[in-house]
Amino acid sequence: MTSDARPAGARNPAPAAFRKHDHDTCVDHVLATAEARCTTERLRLTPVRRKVLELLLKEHRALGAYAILDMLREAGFGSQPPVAYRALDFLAEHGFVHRIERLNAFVACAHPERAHTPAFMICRLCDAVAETHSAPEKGALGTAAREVGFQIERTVVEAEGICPDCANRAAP
Amino acid sequence: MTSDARPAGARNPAPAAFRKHDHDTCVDHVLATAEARCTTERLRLTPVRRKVLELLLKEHRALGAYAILDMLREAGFGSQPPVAYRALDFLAEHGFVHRIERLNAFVACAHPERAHTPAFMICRLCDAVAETHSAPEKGALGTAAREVGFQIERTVVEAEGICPDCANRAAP
DNA sequence: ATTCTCCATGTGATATTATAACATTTCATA
DNA sequence: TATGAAATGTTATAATATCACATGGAGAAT
Repeated sequence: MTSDARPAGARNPAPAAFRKHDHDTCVDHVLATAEARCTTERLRLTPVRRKVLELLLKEHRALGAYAILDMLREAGFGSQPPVAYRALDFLAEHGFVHRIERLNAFVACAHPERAHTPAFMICRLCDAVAETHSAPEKGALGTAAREVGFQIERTVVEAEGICPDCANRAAP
Repeated sequence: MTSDARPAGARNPAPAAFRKHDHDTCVDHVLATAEARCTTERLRLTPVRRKVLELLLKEHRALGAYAILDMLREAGFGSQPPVAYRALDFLAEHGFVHRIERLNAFVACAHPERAHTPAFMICRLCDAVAETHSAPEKGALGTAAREVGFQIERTVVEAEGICPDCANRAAP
């Protein structure tokens, strides 16, 4: 059975972002940045890939691969898992989207202009995901890694908790 | 088809820990600590649960749920996925094991005596996992969370890279 | 000691997430 | 416009995880 085009494990359909913002402008800005970077770096932002990025930007929340796949099917693209996974692999490899390990899902990158070490805040009530950045190599983890001689290549930093909207909803 | 009792995605069977240590003592110590805590806190460390903890301690590396399930079957326990998942849920809930999101796998906790915010170093060559601790709420993530009003309940901190053993193997 | 209740376990079925393998098409560029 | 590399489409299957319901066993209440 196929999924119903909702984020993996979502309990609340509201695409809550933590702060109000002009979302259309935000989407356009990131898409334009991505296109510019693809041109500069000779990357092929093909129709499927662009569509996936656009979907993730418009939804503005984490989507599972199968939710994305459903949307691709509706948009007339191939409907088998590799179609979605390959597009997601490309986008993640180049930093246009991030994988949220905790949710087995993907979000559009909020800061595609420059390289960064992303960190995420995930609301366990509504599954909203906000991106920020971190510098784990500067903290206790970095110290431990240097002590034992572990070479960090990539870090996963995900905080799970209650987003401001849900907190207000519970105790207004 | 069932798995072959090896960690999810393992590329190297060696249960490499990052530092030499007396492993038998280490296993006994942690098991004893776990038993003591279960008595104190009125938790039931039943045979399956104890066996899973013991397996994870003895292997001293991350194991997928199905690898654990295979071992449980061989030990005469039930052989359906919920048997393993339920034991793992119990052990993780009480901090005796940790889930490694990046690997969809589990490791025994190295420091069961006190509450802590674990962080992991995962070797992408041999899948060895070392546990350390972190204080993500003190860094950039914590600052960002306070700024937007996000209440952190739990953090996932996992560093992927090259462990000292594999680094030495590559460039001795 | 008996009954009751809760929790844990066992099992079959199924959902969800992800990859392998291979044929076909598209695209940059020689 | 030929050609090789990359991207796409499709079938099949692997790996991870949960649901639902029946059974069993330990400890509490009587």
